[in-house]
Amino acid sequence: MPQRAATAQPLKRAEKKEVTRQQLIAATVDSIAASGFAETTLHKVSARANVSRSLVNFHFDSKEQLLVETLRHLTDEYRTFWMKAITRPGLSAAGKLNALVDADFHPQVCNRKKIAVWYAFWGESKSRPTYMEVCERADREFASAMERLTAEVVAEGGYAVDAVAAAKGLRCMIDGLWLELLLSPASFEREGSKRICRTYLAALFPRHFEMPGQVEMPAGGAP
Amino acid sequence: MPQRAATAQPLKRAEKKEVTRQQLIAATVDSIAASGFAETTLHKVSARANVSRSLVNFHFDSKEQLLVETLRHLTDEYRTFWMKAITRPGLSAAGKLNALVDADFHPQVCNRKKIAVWYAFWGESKSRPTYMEVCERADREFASAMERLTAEVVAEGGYAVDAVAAAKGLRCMIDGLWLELLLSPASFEREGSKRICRTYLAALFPRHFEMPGQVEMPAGGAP
Amino acid sequence: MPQRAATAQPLKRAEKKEVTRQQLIAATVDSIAASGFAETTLHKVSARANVSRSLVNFHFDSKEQLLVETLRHLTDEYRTFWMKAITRPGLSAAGKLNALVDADFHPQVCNRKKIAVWYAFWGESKSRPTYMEVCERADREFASAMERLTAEVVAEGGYAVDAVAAAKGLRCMIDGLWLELLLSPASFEREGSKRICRTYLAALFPRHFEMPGQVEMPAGGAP
Amino acid sequence: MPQRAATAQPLKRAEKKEVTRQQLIAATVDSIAASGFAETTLHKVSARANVSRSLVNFHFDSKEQLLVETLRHLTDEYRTFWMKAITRPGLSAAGKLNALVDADFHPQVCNRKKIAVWYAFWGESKSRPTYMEVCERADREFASAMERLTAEVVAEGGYAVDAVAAAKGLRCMIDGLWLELLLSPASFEREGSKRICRTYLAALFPRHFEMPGQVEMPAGGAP
DNA sequence: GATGAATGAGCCTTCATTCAT
DNA sequence: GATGAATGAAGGCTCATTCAT
Repeated sequence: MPQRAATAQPLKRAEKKEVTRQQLIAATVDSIAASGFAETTLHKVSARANVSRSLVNFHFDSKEQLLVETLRHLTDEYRTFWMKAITRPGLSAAGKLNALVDADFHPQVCNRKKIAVWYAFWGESKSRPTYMEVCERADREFASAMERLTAEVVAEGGYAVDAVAAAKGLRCMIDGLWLELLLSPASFEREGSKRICRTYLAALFPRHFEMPGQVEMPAGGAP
Repeated sequence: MPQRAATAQPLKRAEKKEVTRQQLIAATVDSIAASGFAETTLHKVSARANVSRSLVNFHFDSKEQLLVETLRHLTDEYRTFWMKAITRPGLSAAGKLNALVDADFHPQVCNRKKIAVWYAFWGESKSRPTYMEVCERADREFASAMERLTAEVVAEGGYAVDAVAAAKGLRCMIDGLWLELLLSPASFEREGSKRICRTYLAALFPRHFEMPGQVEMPAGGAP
Repeated sequence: MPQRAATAQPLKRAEKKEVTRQQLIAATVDSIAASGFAETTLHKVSARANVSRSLVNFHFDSKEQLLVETLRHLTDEYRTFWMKAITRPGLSAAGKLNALVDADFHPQVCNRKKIAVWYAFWGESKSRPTYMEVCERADREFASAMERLTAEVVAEGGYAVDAVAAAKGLRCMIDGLWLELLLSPASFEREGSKRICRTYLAALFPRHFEMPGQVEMPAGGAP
Repeated sequence: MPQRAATAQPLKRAEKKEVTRQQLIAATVDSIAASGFAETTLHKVSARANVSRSLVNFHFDSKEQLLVETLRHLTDEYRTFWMKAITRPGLSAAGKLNALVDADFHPQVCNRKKIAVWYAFWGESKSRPTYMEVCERADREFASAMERLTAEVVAEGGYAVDAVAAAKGLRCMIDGLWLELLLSPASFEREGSKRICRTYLAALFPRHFEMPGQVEMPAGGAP
C-alpha cells in the first residue's frame, strides 16, 4: 500500500542508516580488540561489517571521526551502565558504592574485548587531544559521582579520611584491575577483584562496609 | 699510555654501535610518547636520533623488533629501579613496601612520557603476543616481590588479610594512578598519589603503617 | 535505445577494468623487453600504461602475480596462434608441420620484443617454479601437437626415423633460431630461418618435404 | 724464515687475491643458478663466498662489473672447452663436428646449473648491451668454427647444401636442447640429445655421418 | 544511496656503495 | 688489505580517500 510505503520507507531508511552506523562502530570495536589500534584499517572494519569499503567514508567523514565516535559510543555505554546501577531507589551511599563496584566488574562492561579497546584508546590518548578530552570528561563524571558518595559516607561515619582521595584510590584500583584482566587474563578473577575493592572500602570505612570473608580462591577462576 | 689506547680503541667501535642503538631506542620512546604508537614511523625515529633512515634496519631487523627491544628496555629499566630500591640494607618488609611505593612514583620512572609509552604498549598488547609476554613477565616479577613483602607483614602482624590480594590491590592502585597522570595530568599529584597508597596500606596493616596526615592539597600540584 | 544503453552500461564497467588489465600486461611486456626482467619496476610499468602506481596493486595482488599473468598471457597468445595455424581445413600432416614453422616465424609472435620477453622468463625460470610450470605446460602442448604430426608423417612415409626425436629436433631448432634473433638481430633472417627448418624436414622426410632451393641470401636481410 | 716469507708472501698475496676473485665469480654463478638474476644480490654472493660484504666492491668496482666478469668467465671456459675438443690431432672435419656435439653436451658445460646461468644472461641481454656484446662475440667464434667445418664437409662431399645454414641449424638445435634441459630436466636425455644432432648431420651429409641407430630410449634417462 | 575503479601519499625494507678505522 | 658501521636511493605495498557511475 502506498501509504504504508510512504510512512515506512523514510523510517526504514533512516533506521537502516543508523543500523549501519552502529554496525560499523561495533566492527571497529571488534577490530581494535582483535588487531590492535595500529592495525585497524577501514578495510578490516568494512569487511567485519559486511559493507563496501567506501561506505565507511560515507557514514563518517574520516577514519579519525569513526574512531572518535567509537570512543564516544564506549563512554556513553559505560556511563549509562553505571548511572543505572546507582539510580536504583532506596540505596544508601555505601550501597551505591557497592553497586558501582559491581557495575565495574559486570561482564557487560568488564570483558576482555572492551577492556582491550579502552586501553587501546588510552594508549593513543597522549598524542590525540580529542581522545583525551573524551576520556577525561567520562572520567570526571564517574569521579564526581564516586566522590559525592565517599563524601557522604565520610560525613555519615565521621571518618578522618580524605573523601576525594579515597574515591580516587578506589577508581584507580578498578582501572588497575581491568589491566590485570587485559594482561593476565588467566589470573583475573571477577569475584576476587570485587573483594579487593570491598576490602579497601571496609578498611577505610569499617562502620559502612563489611570486610569480605577470606575466601579460598578457586584455582582457575573464570574471568 | 699505549695500553690504554689499545684497550680503548676496540671498545670505541663496539661502544659506538651500542650508543647508536640506545639512541634509537630513546628516540623510539620519545616518538611513541609524542606521536603515539600508530603514528610512530621509522622516519620519525631516525629523524629524532639524527641518523639515516636505513640505519634503523641495520641495528634492528624490523620495525617490530625495534619496538620489542624498546619495550624490553623499558621493563629492564623499571625492574632495575625498583629492585635497587628494596635492596637497601636494614629495611623491614614494611619499609620495603614503602620503598616500592616511593620508587613507583619517582620521577625517573613515573613521568608522563614514560607512562604514555607504557600505556601505548599495553594498548597494543592484546593483539601482539610478544608484547604481552614481555609485559607479563615484568609484571609477575614485581607482583611476586610485593606479595612476598605483604606476606611477611601479614605474618608479622597476624592480620586477617589475604596477602596476595592485598598486594594485588596495591599494584593495581599504582597502575591506575599512573593512568591518572596520563589522562589528567593537571589533577595528578605525586605526593598525593603516594599518600593514597599509604592510606591503603595503613588501613590494612595499621600496626605496620602510619595513616598519612590529612594534607591540604595545594592547587595545581606539579606532576 | 534504452535497451542498448542498459546492456552497454554494465558491459562498459567490466570492460574498462579488463582493458586496463590488458594495458598493464602490455606495459609489462614492453618494460621487460626494454629494461629487462631485473629492472622492470612497477613504477616503469604504470608509467608506460599511463596509470597511477597503486593501480597495479589494485589489479594484481603483487608484482609477482603481474609477472605470472603476463607470462600466461604470452603462452595463451602463442598457443592460440599456432593452433589456429594448423586447424585450417584440408591440411595434410606435412602441411601442418609447414604451417607450424610458418607460425613460429610469423612477425606476430616472432619479433624481437616478444622473443626478449620469452627469454627473460626462461632466464628466471629455474629459480621460480611457477614460471617453469607455466612454460612447461605450454611447451608440452606444442610438443605433443608436433609429435603427433611427425608420427603421422613417419607412418605415411614409412621412414626409419624416431618421430618424437624428430619433433624435438625441430622444436629446439626453432627455439635456437629465436635466440639468434635476440642476440644477433643483424644476422637473423626470417625466410632463412624457415628454410633451415624446412631443410631439416626435407632431409628427414624427403618424400614429404621439398628441399628448399639454395637462395642467395640478401645482405642485411631485415628481421 | 724471513727469506721464505719475503718470497712467499708477495706471491701468496696476489695468489690469494685471485683466488678470492674466482671464489666470488663462482659464488655469483651459484647464486644466479639458485636465486635467478633478479634476486642475486651482493649480499648473497658474499655470503656464498664466505667473505665480507664490502669485499665484493673491493675486487669489482660495481655489481655490474662482477656480472660482466662472470659472463666473461663463462664464455672463456666454454671456448676453451670446445676449442680443446677440436684440436685433437688427426681429426677430420666430420670428426671435429662430432667432437663439437660431444663437447656441447659434456656434463662439464652442459649441466643444469650452467645452462641456467647462460639463459639468465641471455634473458637480460636485450637490455644490457655489454652482455649482448660478450655473448655475440663468443657465439660468433663458435659459429665461425662450425661453419668452417661444415664448409669443409660440403666441399669434400659435394653436397648441395648451404654450409652456413647447416651450421646455424646445428648450433640452434643445440641451444634449443639446452633449453630443454633447463625447462624440462626430467625429459632431457644427454645421449638422446646428441643423437638428435647426429641425425641432423647424417640427414644432411649422409656420406660423412652415420645415421644413429634407433635406440629405445630408456625411461628416466639421467640428464 | 551505494559501489568499485582509481589515486596519491607514505611506510617498511632492501640494496649497492662509501668511509672511517 | 679488509672490516663493518652508515648512507641514500629506490622498490613494493598498503591505506585512506575520491569520483564517476
